[in-house]
Amino acid sequence: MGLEGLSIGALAEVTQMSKSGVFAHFGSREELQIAVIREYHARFEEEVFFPAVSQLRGLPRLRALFERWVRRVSVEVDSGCIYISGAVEFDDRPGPVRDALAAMVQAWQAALERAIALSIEAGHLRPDTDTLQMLFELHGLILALHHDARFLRLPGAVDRARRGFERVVQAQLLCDPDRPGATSAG
Amino acid sequence: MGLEGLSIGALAEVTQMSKSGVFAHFGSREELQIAVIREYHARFEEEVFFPAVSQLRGLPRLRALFERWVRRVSVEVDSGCIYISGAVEFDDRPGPVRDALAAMVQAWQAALERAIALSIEAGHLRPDTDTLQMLFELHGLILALHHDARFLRLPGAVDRARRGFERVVQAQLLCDPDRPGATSAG
DNA sequence: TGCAAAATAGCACGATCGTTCGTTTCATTT
DNA sequence: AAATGAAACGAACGATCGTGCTATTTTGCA
Repeated sequence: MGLEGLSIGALAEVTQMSKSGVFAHFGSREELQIAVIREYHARFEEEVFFPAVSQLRGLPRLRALFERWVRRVSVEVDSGCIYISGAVEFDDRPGPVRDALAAMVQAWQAALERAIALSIEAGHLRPDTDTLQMLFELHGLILALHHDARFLRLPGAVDRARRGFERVVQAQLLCDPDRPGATSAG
Repeated sequence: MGLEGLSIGALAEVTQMSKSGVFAHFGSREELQIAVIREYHARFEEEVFFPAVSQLRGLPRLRALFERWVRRVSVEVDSGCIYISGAVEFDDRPGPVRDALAAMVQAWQAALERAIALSIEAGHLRPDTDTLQMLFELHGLILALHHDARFLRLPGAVDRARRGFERVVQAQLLCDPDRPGATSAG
């Protein structure tokens, strides 16, 4: 389950602690949820963002970001991406939890947007590429992957996401540093 | 909220009935949830599917399906699409509710798949078009729209979804019956 | 070793949940 | 007029939830 399924009682059982002991650690359920969001954000950074920024800026880095994002979401077939489940749970419930979640999601989207912009600056993507449009479509691929893999349990969703990425990028490709010498415009 | 946020007590308040009166109508909470799913399915068919199948088979029909889908999801900025929220809520919770929800989602996806296949048969899309891949990408656009419009409250998400559709279709276009005479291959 | 402080436990409260049970209302039918 | 059946009600149940209190234990430091 997502953030709403997380209860202090269940957490106390899992950690072999008393309910009030767990409660005292966070002060409230909302703060527990926010702590979980922060922890998830830290792991997401460590597993997806940081390893990818070691790649060359431009298309290689963007590709690494997406590939690690795909792996993270597909690995979470039995753990749940709280960026995605949280967005659904809190899209009509204002408050500090929603704010914290939205801040994390927006930070991640901003990082992706920067990676796309750098791909343009590096000459890998066409200068007239609509950065936010590309971000929107890549995000959609991840959400569809999450849906098909986790809810419908369809095999092959990971490959579909990867092929979608190549299609989105291909349309804006100037030169692909992974296939040196190749150039296209259209 | 989604299906999980629906409570018999709240429904009783809204309908000015007693809790047990509402309960007796459905027999259990799960059956209430399933009834809601069925009702949503019926309205979805009426507002999205049926009006679109009156369009010419092929690209016009596919375009109408997507356009009405977009409008439905974006209109639901304050009502919630239970196909999307339910997928997140029940992706790790087996049972009859999940089964009913999955059946409806799969029926809708099958209808879309048929519309894409008819677009190929009609000669509007390239014969080597990967039907399921296109379905996957169109679904992603809707999910991204739902996310950006509902959770992040970003304006312009509707236009992004529409432009994404045109991009996805354009790549597989043979001839566009909405712009007669135009032909492209690539 | 002793002491202050932090961490944890124990217990209870009020609220809400789905559900059950017995009763009442009321229209239809005999 | 009496009987029947469905529909709705009211009250209560057991469970779970977050939360607030007050002990008790554990820990770290002088």
